[in-house]
Amino acid sequence: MPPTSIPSQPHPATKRERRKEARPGELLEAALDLFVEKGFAATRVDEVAARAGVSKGTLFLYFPSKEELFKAVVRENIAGRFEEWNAELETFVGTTSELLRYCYQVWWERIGSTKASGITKLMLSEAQNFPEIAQFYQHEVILPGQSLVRRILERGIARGEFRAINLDYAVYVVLAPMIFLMMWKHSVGACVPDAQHLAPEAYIDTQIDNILHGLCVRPDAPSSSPPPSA
Amino acid sequence: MPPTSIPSQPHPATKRERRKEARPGELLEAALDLFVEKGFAATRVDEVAARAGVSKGTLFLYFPSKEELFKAVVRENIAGRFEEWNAELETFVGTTSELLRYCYQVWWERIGSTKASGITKLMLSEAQNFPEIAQFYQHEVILPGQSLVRRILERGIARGEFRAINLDYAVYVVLAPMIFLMMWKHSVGACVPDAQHLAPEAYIDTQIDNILHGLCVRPDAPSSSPPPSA
Amino acid sequence: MPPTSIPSQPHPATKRERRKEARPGELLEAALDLFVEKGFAATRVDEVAARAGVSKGTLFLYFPSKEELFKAVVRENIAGRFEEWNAELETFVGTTSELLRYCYQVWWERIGSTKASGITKLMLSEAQNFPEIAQFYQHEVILPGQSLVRRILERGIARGEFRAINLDYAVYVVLAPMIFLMMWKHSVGACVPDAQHLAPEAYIDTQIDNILHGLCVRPDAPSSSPPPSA
Amino acid sequence: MPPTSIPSQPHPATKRERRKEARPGELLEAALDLFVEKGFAATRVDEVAARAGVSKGTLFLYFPSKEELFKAVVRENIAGRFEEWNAELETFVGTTSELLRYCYQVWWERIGSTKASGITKLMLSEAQNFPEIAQFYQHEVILPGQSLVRRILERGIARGEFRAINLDYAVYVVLAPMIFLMMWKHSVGACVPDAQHLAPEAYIDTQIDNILHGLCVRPDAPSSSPPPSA
DNA sequence: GATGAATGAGTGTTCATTCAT
DNA sequence: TATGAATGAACACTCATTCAT
Repeated sequence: MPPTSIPSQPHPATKRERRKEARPGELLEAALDLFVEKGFAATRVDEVAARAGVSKGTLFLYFPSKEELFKAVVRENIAGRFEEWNAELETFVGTTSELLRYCYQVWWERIGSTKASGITKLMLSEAQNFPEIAQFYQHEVILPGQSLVRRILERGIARGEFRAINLDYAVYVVLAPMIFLMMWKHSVGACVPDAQHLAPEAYIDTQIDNILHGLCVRPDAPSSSPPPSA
Repeated sequence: MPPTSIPSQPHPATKRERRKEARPGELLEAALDLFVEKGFAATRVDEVAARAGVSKGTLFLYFPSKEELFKAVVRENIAGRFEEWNAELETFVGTTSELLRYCYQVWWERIGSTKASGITKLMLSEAQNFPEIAQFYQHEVILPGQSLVRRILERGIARGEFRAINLDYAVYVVLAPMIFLMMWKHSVGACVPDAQHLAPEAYIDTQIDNILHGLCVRPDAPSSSPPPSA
Repeated sequence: MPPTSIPSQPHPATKRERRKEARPGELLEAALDLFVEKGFAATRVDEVAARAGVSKGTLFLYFPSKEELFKAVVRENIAGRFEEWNAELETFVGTTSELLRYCYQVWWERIGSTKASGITKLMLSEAQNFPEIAQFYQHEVILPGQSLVRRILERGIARGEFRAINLDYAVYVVLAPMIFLMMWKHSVGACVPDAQHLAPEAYIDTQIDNILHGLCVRPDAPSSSPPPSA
Repeated sequence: MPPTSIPSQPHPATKRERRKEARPGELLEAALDLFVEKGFAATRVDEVAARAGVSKGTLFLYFPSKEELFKAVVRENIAGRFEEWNAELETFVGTTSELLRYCYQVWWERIGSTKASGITKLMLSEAQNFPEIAQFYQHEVILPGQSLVRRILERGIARGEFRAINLDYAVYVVLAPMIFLMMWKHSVGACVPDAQHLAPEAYIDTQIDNILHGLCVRPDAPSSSPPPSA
């Protein structure tokens, strides 16, 4: 074991100190669960505190209000993964179809299947009541996400793989199915027991296949872009 | 009395009686607006009553509780148009691509662009807190909707127009973009001012084009369904 | 009985209506008692409501916050009696000494001995925590009061009854003993049981005598104003 | 060691020990400031601790509760200077008018103009909520103060300088203006910016002049004590 | 001794719901 | 039937006090 690889812990931290450092994280996690499950208004701060194993007073030691707790939850869980993804995108070798499939898969692994997906549900559900934070979300998540997708599509078009389409709307072709899936998972999908539960992997496969190839057997003529040939 | 000035009133009724009969409807309309705009919790019953032009007490004359009001709002606004639509579907003459396009357009006119679209937003946002009514929604809207879409796809496949795909998931290819649009309109789209506002018609056009034809220029081989020929 | 002397009560008021109209007054009275007795912070709104015979919620129907209740209490109880007093002052016939005695007596009857005196105690005790309302008090009570006293002193000087002294400070000669009395009554005087209770009438008599004549047997030479004659 | 640079420290003590010994005093000083400024309820113990440069926990090491801290503040700051003053009184040479003037001046220097004046404001404001300590104040300050004033007045009467008046009330003639001044300074005077600020020296001069000589030009007949002559 | 993280009882305020009129 | 005054349970938030370190 290399001697320096583990960051020396100057103060090994007493039990109390360790707890203190862990508190905000524990609270944010508890809050994420409950906000996603019940919405902002129906979540009681006592409940968040209890789930984090502390008293109500302690919660307010770390977050000055329920609203700030909410904001912190959103901020915490959308930490810019975009830089990393953009890098992956630049270095990807292969067809753009493969790249898009890869992105869907990676997204599902890192976001869609994790609690982070609940944030999107939360955001869309509560945006009206938190315009300030909706704007934050727009800048930190939506725009970077659209931008990333747009570059993928541009790559496909540039390489002659994809049709030349209006990218302002095409990004939603890629994003809408994922966003829908997150909403669905955390709403109807989570509370209607007899709903034949959507298997996410199959859902994603079907979506990506169709995004790439469409429903038509012989898709010779997308209505809005007439066939190039004579 | 001018002969045409008064819209024919089947039961002429006094103003008071007319109002009385109209009360629940006015309340439901006011409640729909407010629930969609602010969500269940953030909507005050006083506000609903005020917007309907009655007192708070009167509201409780017609609806025993805020929850029941909510349920009534959802029930009232998801009234099955499916019978009518199913009929249209049966009698449609033309390609299934055309049918699908037609459905999107009709849906946008009758649902997507109307207040009814708010109901879907409401439902997805609040489902967890109203499992009973989420189930109702599932039975009254989701399943009939899926069924309708499924029959369209079956028609397309049967006629050799569409690829043979797993219909359990393919229905979401058609539905997800519409549902996403409704969510979007009533959340981020309604409160982030500088968001380049999604033009719904262009959005829908792009989606339907891609549903039908996909992104790929030469979509000879959808990955999951190998080409049938030898 | 003259037919018109009693203002016709158009709506004789149901029991409920009568209560409604009486509510703010009952609440203000209860609040005055408790604020004077315990101070602003130590007074619980439930207690105010209970003493007024209503629930806590009802209190907030009439006053939007505890602070506004406090402000209303102060405003309510210092309603401008100054106009009336100023009028009395103008028409008074007699020496200014008599006028001053009369004022003290009237003040004691109408303010000093009533609950209104508690307001002054309240104001002086809480001024720091309510600068806004302290300013209001300054304008509505202190300045008019000083002005009234000043005119009395001017009258005395003009008629040759009083020494010519700096009125900016002389007003406090007249006011301080009354203000002190109100403070005393509502603090030490109200809670130290064995304090030989200050008899207000005797206190006032002593003060006014001394204000007029001073302690000295032969007050020939107030230090700051040398005797005028040779 | 330079002979004069270090203030003689009876027990030289280390810095820590000195601080330790000084703690309660620093806390009491901080508490005095804050209690006077904001009243008992509006003063936060954290703030007191912070101003004293210690943690909240440390405060509770020295004072078992906020109430006890309050009591200690009052007790500490009303330490009887009466013995010293009584001595001065006994040995004073001069007229009693001069003595009274001297007392006012000394009082202003030692009490009125210092933070100690805040204690009186505090006491009068909070007496009702602290009857126990109000009683203490009565015994330690009020009664000795009255007694001291009474002896001055007795001296004046005995020497034929002052009118023979009921001393039980006459003491207030002397005390009320000073007590008023302390209240005023720490309430309205401290928070109403545009109040023409009472200059204490002029105020005191005016009061003492009037206490001694009264307002009347020819004060031949104080109403309650008929002229001695025939 | 000193700290400051943790507590939880207590408070002001809200709002769905009731009911006398 | 309609009202709106009244309610009180419920909630977010505060802050004096405790106690492990």
